[in-house]
Amino acid sequence: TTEEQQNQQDYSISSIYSSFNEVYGYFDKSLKHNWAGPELWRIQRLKQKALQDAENRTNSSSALDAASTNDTATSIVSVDKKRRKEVDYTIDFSEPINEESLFAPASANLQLPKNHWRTLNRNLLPDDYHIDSKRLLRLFLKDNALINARSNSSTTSQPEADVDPS
Amino acid sequence: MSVSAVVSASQKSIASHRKLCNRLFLLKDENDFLPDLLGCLNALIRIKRGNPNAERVLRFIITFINYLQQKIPDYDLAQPILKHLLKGVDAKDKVVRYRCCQAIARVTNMLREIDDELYGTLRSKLLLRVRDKESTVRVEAAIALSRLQDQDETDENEVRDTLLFLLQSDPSVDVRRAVLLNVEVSNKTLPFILERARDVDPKNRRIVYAKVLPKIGDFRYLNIRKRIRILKWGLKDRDETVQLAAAQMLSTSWISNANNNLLELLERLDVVNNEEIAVLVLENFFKLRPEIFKDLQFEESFWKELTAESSILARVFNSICVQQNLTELNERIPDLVQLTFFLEQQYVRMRNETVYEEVCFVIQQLLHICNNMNLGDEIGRRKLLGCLSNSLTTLELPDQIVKLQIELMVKLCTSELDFCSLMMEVITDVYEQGHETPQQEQVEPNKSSPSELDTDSDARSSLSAAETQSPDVIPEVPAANAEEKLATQLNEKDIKAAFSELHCLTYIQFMFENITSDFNKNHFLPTILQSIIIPSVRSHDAPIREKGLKCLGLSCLLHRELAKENITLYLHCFTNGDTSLQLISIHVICDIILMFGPSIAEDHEQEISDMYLTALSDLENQELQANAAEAISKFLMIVHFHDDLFIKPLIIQYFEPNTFENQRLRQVLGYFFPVYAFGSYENQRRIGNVFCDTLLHLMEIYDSLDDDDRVLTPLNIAQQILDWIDFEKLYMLHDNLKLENQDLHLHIADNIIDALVELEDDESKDKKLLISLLGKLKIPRTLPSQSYAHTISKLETFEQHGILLDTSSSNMLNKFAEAMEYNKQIAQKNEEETVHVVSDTEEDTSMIDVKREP
DNA sequence: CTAGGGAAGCTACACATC
DNA sequence: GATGTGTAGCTTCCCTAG
Repeated sequence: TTEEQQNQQDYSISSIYSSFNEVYGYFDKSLKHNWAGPELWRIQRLKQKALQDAENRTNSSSALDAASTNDTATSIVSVDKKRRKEVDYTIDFSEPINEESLFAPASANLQLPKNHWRTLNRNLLPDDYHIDSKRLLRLFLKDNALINARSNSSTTSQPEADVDPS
Repeated sequence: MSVSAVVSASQKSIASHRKLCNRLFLLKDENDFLPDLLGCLNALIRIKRGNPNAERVLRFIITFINYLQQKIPDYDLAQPILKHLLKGVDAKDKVVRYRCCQAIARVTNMLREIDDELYGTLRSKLLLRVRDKESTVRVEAAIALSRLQDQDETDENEVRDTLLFLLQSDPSVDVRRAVLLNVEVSNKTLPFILERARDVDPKNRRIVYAKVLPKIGDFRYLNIRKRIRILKWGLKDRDETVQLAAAQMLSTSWISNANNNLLELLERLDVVNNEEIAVLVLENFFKLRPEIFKDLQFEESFWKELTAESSILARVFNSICVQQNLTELNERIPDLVQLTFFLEQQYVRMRNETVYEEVCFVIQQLLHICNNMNLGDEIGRRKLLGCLSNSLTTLELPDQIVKLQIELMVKLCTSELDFCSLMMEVITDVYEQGHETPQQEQVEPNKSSPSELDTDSDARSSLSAAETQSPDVIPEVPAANAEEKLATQLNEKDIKAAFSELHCLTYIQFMFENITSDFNKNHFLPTILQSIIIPSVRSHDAPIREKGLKCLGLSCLLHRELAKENITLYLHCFTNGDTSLQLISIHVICDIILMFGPSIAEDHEQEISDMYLTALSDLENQELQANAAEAISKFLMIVHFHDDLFIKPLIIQYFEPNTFENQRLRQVLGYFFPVYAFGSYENQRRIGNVFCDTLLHLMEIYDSLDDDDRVLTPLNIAQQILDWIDFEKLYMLHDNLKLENQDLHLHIADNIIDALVELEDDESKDKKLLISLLGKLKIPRTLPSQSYAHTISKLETFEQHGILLDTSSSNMLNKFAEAMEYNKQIAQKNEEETVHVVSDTEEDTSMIDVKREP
């Protein structure tokens, strides 16, 4: 049986990666606020900033370019902002206002239509089962044993699951 | 200065308001004073939301009304203004409605008296306005309506009930928040308020802890169940700010209502029945009040008079010390020898039945502490080990304690073999206690005491025993209330034996959970298997059989051959057993495959996958379904057992409205899918392969639904799945792998076009949806030109089919075709250039946006 | 000095209007 | 049913309060 175990392919996701904990730590973190099932799922858009950073890192040769364009960009933006900030909020109280039109009754229905009042579970979250990587990497029968997803370089003849020392 | 000039001046700053109040006061007796002021209001109520000047003017007017009331109590300005504003609450312009409601809310606050007629109009108009189609209007109307609350706690109170309705049902978080902050707290409203601690919006949840609950004052107005629930929700919330708010409420308001005494606070939380929450409470409390943590002292007398509260306090103190490496503070906890002594005292105390539950709780806390202690001291270790094994032999302990004790014993023993030998002794003793009979010869052969067995028997022999457990010898499943049957049918002696067997099996279960030895190298294991586990699997008593099957499963995890042999047994249990047996089968087979890899299942692949698929789609049995989903998730994540078979049904169950109530299933899968998909590009492709097929299936389900169940639209579902197979979201440790799966969405486009051809003319909704998806796909510009060409040729053959489309759909289709054509040309150009230039990094990661391309 | 709240800008979607 | 309008929800940026 030892030989068979040795020959067992390592199917674990982590075989692609060097660090197992890092991967699942990442998923635990990134899925922390998206746990309540498909109805309440929000698709997370990749942040434009992160994408740009990544691009800058890959194009290290054009780092200088990027820096200078960034500088000019920010200054332009700030000037723009200042200009736009001068929005005039002044209210004119001198002119009389025609009450007819001001209080003109609505032609259409002003009430929110009935089907909009239908809620999903009274706008409450479901019970939280706190699913995380530990939960899915655990054996059903041995809740203190994490499935030991080793990299395929391992030469030990131990089974895939191992009692977690913690 | 005219009225309008004064009001106009008030918009610039709040600082001037006092002076302007005086100015306006001087004008109060002029003929046109009121009309002028109302004219100003008219100007004000046209100003849209978010204008800071408007906020200042309104504030000024309120200040002035207040000022006037102080100076001349008889001068009633509030009511005329109110009357005027009421003209605008039904206006066509939503800004007018919004401002009027806002102003009404503020003015109503100032009202000293109001004539009945005006009140009636106000009330009925607001009751309508809180159902306005604009959420901004509803917010202000709700605030205004909350000013009309009275102390009336009768069953029928329209104002209160309307507010509570909004609190639960308004689709806008802001409206719910406004009500939450303004509804009067009373016996009638409290349950509705507490419920908001689980509002979908984290801010609303936080407000419950930070703003509303402190209003109640003493937490003892809540019964214990409510206290626990609110703490559990708050302290376990996914949002840190909510957790913090709950912890702050606990460590400021609640503790002061318990005389600033932690133990008193714990007494009010029924810790014996709420251990998990009590631990959380203490951990969070100490996080915010570290000074109290540092000052904790445990005198000699403390340990001699342990209570539920004091023991859990010590346990959490200890665990925090260990977690944070506070070795010095941890010295306040006695050493192992002393702890053993205190533990023994508790075992003695246990005989007093009136305190049994509390003592059990105290023992658990002591065991937790021992488990955290440095076990280096040889004398202490031996003493504790003796104490633990002795109590296991002589006492009937609850399962949680047994579990903790056995876990501790593993750590205390120098080797796993020592541990097994010790457990063997304990189990033998317990077994014999249950099978003592005046005439020993009456003991059935297969129930012989383990001590009499040949302890040298190896795994082979137990295996042969297991082999005899072919499905046909498994007794048929008895009626559900097996325990009752058991009690009536068996005589007292048998009952005693049965209970001791259960007792032993419990020990074996926890023992096996904690060992990893190779079955053949630890001679205790085959002995236990053959003498206790296997007979119990054959038992006619359901509880014994179940426990036996669990223990057999645990044995399988230690022995590959044994596992392989017994897969059929568990398959049989699934087909013929009740839910609890089915669950055991789901668990055991899953663990076996995870442990030894899919190859172990090669003789029964079909039956095993059938079993999991049957369980997964069993809408009548939520627990089974959830466990199957969890097991399959583990298969796909860890060992890739039949991914292509399971992935589609798994997606369908995830989105299927009928599993909405099965939150465990949904949350397991909600975690699983992103991890699976983003975990590797091969997984993403697997999902991609079934995308269209699955989506069409889900669209069919959607069409068959009642309106009430149509929460998730096909578009929404499609977007979620497409998100899983977004190559940019692949988790990559190395950036150079970022190039994987860039063409995945293009393949999806191909599949979508293929699917379009298959659709009938009467499925125009579906066609429309699929085409709209084409525009949402993430297709890079940098793919080889043949890829685009392939898609284009598919589009062309589709057009040849001459399928009827509405204009918007065909527009979208054209746009998509143009974009692909454009991409193809660019790619071709680049490919020609690449012959000369080696690389062009500039456009490597740029995406096309179908809408913007020419 | 940092985090949290608020405003601005953007996008996707729903609704209304013709 | 095509079209424009409006709103919700998101990100990003900025300010301010602790």
